Amino acid sequence: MNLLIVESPTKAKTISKYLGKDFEVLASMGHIRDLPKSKLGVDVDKNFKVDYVLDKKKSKVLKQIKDAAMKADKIVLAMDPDREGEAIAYHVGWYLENKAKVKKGKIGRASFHEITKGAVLKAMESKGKTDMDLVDAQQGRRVLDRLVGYKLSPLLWKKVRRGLSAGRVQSVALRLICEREVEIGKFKKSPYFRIWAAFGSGKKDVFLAELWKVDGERAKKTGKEELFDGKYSYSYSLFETQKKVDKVLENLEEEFKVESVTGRESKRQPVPPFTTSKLQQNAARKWGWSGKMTMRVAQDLYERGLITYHRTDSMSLSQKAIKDLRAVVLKKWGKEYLSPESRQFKTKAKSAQEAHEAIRPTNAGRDVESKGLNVRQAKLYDLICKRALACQAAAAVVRKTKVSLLNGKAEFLAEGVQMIFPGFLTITGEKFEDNILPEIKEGEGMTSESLGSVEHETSAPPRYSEASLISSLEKQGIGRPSTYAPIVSTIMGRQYIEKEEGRFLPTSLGEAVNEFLVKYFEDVVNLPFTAQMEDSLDEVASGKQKWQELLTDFWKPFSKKLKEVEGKAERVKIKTEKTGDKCPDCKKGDVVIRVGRFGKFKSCSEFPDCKYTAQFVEEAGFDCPDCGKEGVVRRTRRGKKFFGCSQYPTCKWAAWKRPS
DNA sequence: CAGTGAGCGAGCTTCCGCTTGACTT
Repeated sequence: MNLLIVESPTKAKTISKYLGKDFEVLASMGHIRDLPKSKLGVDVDKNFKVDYVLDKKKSKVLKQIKDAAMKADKIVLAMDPDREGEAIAYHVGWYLENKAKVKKGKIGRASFHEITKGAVLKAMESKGKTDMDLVDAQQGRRVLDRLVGYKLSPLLWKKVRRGLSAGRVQSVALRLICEREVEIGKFKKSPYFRIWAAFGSGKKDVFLAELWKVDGERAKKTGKEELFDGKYSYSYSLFETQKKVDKVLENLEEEFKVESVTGRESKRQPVPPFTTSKLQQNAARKWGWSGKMTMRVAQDLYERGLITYHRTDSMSLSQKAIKDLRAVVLKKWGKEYLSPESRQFKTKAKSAQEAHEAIRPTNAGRDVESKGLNVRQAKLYDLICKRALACQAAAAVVRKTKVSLLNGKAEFLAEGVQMIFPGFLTITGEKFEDNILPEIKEGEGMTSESLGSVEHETSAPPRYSEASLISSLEKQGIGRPSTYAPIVSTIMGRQYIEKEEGRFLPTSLGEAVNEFLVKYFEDVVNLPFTAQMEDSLDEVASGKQKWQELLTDFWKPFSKKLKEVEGKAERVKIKTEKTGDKCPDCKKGDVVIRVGRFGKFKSCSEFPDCKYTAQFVEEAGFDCPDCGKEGVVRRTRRGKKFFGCSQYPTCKWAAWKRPS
């Protein structure tokens, strides 16, 4: 009997089908051994000697593994071929040798990039050893995160408030949100104008042209905003004041001359199949799902064997998957809709680990109608399927027409787009709006029906949504697919940020923590820090540097700074917000809003002399169904909204949904 | 699901990344 160990039970189930009766396949359920939670667990004076402990929650799993290992002739560790996977393999190996008394020679390491029969059987033939350089890179990452988190957090307890936290990832996420808020605060709206000419009358032949060049001056881009999947929207303008607009309009005639008409066909290529972060972003944009919700539904689909692994940063597809997807496109939509050449996608992010494939259906041609999926599961599955199929479909072909019209010294431009061939858009069902220009000939004279300007205002950059925050972090290589959703929960749970209309803004506590960290630890709480760490970890993984050296380089200046700040930094004052009311208890102080462990609450500005406290409530615009008094919006400890009665605790009515 | 803030100073809080399951609405 042989034993094979992987991380996930679903993966175990799949593999056991391929390996047959000679193999028992078990799952470790992720990491089984880690630094202790209750103390640092790293001796910085003894070359970063680490003190690992077995995870108590995994004792049941470990016993199972131990029992199976005693009986097994051969044991294969088949965790993911990436940094974390290698570390899990190493720790499970350590456990087998030291706790289950398995002889080292019996343990081997195998890895496969895809879970197919062929790949699994092939991996069984060539058994390697754990790559200790890669394990060391993981240890370096782990210990660095521990040092940052377990040294900065206590400093916050001392200088800001007890129970707070800081870390390489969460503190950068908080910083992004805080800095965006500052940007928005500083932003001053400015007007700009666009000048348009309308041609044609009735419903037929109506089109608009925009002034984009006058007296040799060209319109400039005034704004750029990322929409999604790398698509941007731009705004252009020439005119900042009404005066300038009036002057231009004054000199314009109704008569135009068509200077040129140019047309060209352009192709629009489909986007790559989903990674975790892109899946979360799309579900958020389309249906307003949280990252947590998306992952939960994806997990259901994964466990039912309908999709590949849902925590991945890879955009690549196995050769077999590409073949299958193409076959389905061909069968369902025909040859014309198939991309002439198969497409493979490479992940650009430097931090990508590429242990898995992109998220795709395991069988694109499968009919899932009979699978008993609920509405959410069906929706997400459909989205994943369409995106994967579309990436092997033909490009959409669009014809773009540009008409340049002269009016004295002014040049107007009309742009038309027309779908020639929808290609992959047919599969994804994305809408495309044609804007077809009428037949226009060069040299032709045209009379405008109306000529005028429209006033616009520049807008401040938007607050981060969960999707845009994760997207920004991912671009900088901060966080991993398995942690994107928890990052948001962490900083929300700490009351560092709150959500308003689906977007994040910092609380006064979040601002205080961020200001403190940026003031004293700018070099840790910044975007390039993780990128530099990744570069060093690559050196460790390729055997060019020892992980302890990496940590020494970090620890020397960091520990010096810690001491310095511990001694000199003042305790941070957290800002309060006045409500405008006087304190009903002492009649002297003002009622202010503070941010506590459980969110906002009202108290007296004279605290600790006056102990007045009251609930901070959001009016919800309904009456309590039980007592008829005013209903309020409240939040659970974890920030989830619920509805309650303003008379609590006298009236205990509460519900998740707003009563109608 | 319903508490809070500071400081007395018992003992405690805290990181990131890999997993799922046991709890709710």
